[in-house]
Amino acid sequence: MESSSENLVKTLLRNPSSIKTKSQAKQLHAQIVKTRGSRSVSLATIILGIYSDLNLLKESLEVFNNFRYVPTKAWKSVVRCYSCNGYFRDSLACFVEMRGWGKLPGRDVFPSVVRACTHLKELRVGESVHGCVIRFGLESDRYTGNALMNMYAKLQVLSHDYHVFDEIPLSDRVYSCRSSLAQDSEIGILIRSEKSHFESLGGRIVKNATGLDSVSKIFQMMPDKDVVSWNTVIGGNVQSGLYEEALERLREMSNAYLKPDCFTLSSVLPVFARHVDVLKGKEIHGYAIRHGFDKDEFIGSSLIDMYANCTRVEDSYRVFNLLSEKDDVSWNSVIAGCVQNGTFVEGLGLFRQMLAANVKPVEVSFSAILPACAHLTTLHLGKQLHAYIIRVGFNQNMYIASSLVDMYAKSGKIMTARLIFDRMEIHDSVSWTTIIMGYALNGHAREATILFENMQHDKIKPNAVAYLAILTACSHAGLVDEDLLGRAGRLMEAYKFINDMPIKPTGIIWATLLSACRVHKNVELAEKVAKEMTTADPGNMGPYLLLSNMYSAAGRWKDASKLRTNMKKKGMRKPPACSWIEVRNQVHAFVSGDTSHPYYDQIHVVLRDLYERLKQEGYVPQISEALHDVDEEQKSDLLYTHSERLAIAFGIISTPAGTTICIIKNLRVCVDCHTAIKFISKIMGRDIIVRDNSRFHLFKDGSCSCGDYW
DNA sequence: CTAGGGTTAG
Repeated sequence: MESSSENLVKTLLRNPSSIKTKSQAKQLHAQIVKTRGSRSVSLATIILGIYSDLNLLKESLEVFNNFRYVPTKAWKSVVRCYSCNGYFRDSLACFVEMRGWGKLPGRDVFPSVVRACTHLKELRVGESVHGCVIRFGLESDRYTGNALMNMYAKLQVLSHDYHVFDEIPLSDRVYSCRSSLAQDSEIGILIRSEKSHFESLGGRIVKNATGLDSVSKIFQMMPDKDVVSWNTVIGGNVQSGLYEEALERLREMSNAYLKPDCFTLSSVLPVFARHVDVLKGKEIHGYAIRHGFDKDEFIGSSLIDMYANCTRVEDSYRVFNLLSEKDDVSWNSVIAGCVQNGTFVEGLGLFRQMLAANVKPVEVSFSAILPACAHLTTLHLGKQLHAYIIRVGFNQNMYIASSLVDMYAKSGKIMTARLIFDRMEIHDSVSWTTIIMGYALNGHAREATILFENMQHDKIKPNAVAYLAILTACSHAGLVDEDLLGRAGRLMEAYKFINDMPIKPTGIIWATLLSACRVHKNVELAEKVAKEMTTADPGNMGPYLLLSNMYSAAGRWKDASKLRTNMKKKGMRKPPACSWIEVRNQVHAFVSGDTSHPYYDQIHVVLRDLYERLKQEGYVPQISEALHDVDEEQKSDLLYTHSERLAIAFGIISTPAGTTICIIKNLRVCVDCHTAIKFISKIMGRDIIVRDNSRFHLFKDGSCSCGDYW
């Protein structure tokens, strides 16, 4: 008995890779300790190697800590094991200590060390390790080369600011870097000792590096590139936004008779998502199916994202449903896809399903779903999410904080939005723009202007969206002078401002000025701006609709109808007006003229009753803006059935007296409804919030927060 | 040694 188990031990020790499980490894270890004690360094080294190959960190360290004299192979095992378990800092520290003992590193340890540098974003240390690789003549080792390419692809993209230091000599840059690791004295020594080799042999990679130079240099010098090498280069190109280069590498890869695998496909799919090229994306999808890759979670989420980006939400949904294993990324992809395509309710439903499926939401989950709450103004839900975000400590995440600022601003809680903004540790272009737009939507032009200045003091150059935000603020403001001439003057100022902007004005920016022209009834400028807008953004019917409304308002029926005919010729159709209201967590939607709601009869009674009381209060229907040149009776009928009135009437009968009624409308609220709602707020003693597609209106006691500018 | 998902926009 004794001898047969002895034979087995001997066989296993000769062939350690035959051990596949933790319990096998522990059994062998126990057997050795039992029969030969724990004194043998070579046996302990073998055992450590086995533990390390199985990624068993605790067991590896137990063996490692019992050495009085640590052999090279044991050092390497521990460095690898730390790295594989995500303890990158320990892995590097161990590597440095090993070098300090004069142990020689090899191809079996460099990939782990380089990987550790990559994860720690320690480019400087990584470069020193690269120097070490060159010193030991291992630059042609495939695994090491792949790891190095990956490191440069990831870290050099992150550090575009490096060229800022170009005029400083390389040596100073290495010593003065802010890296906490480089300040660690032992790793500092490593850097100093390896730097000279790096410079004399490897060349001045940092200094001359632009983008992926170092990566292609290593790639070209690699004698035997494998699929991983190609995948790394392709992935690096995609992450740097060099899409054409990535596709070119993909072609070269096939020419080299290497078949794209799961990694290749999930790396290139984002290219077609960005290009909105669903045909190419489908080709990849087909290839994935033919090679049995379509069950892969990575490819799945890339496909979901690609289809969603190409506005094919049903297709991304289908891919999602066919996935047998759905991880958090698959869920986040499909949720984000819904939200980005405006199907907010579906997005919320999927978010709930994700929680029900016991998939833990991560940061991305929240930044994906919060815009849905913002657009639907479901503040009660948004607040729940916010509470969770605070509990798990996600509130300093840039994406999440900006989404929260936007959600509160869009829900009319501009003070809360500001509080969150002020508590952010750093601000980027998006968070600045979000808070400026928040003030703009809430009608606080002055604060928006101040923040626009502050943003620039914060060294953030305004982009098109920021300009749009500040123009929105100005166009929504009651800041304009009261006399008509003054108004016209300010509009011309805005026109000049847009033309003088350092960036090319986008369609949306022109649209903002156009809506200001409408507020101030400046038809001449509106015609000019509408023309600019149709060139900047053809296919957008916004300018046609606005201009046509302005013609109608000015009684220029012929011009209005000519424009309408033109639109029809171009195949443009106005989306139906729709308003909705949330009552007891349920959304009730009303389309203009809609009679299908189960409570329509009561709604109609309320509307008729309201109409009478409004008239007594002095309300006169303002029909000048009605779109068509129809007779007066028809016009007032149209106004009577506008979707926002249906929603408000429903709000009145389904919520307790005195509570705020909150309505959302997909189009701009019309002048007559605006007047009527002012009266309704007074008569009914209700605050009424209407968020139209342009801004917020808080109706209170007969007046509106927008000061009648919108 | 290599891969996927997120914030602002009439």
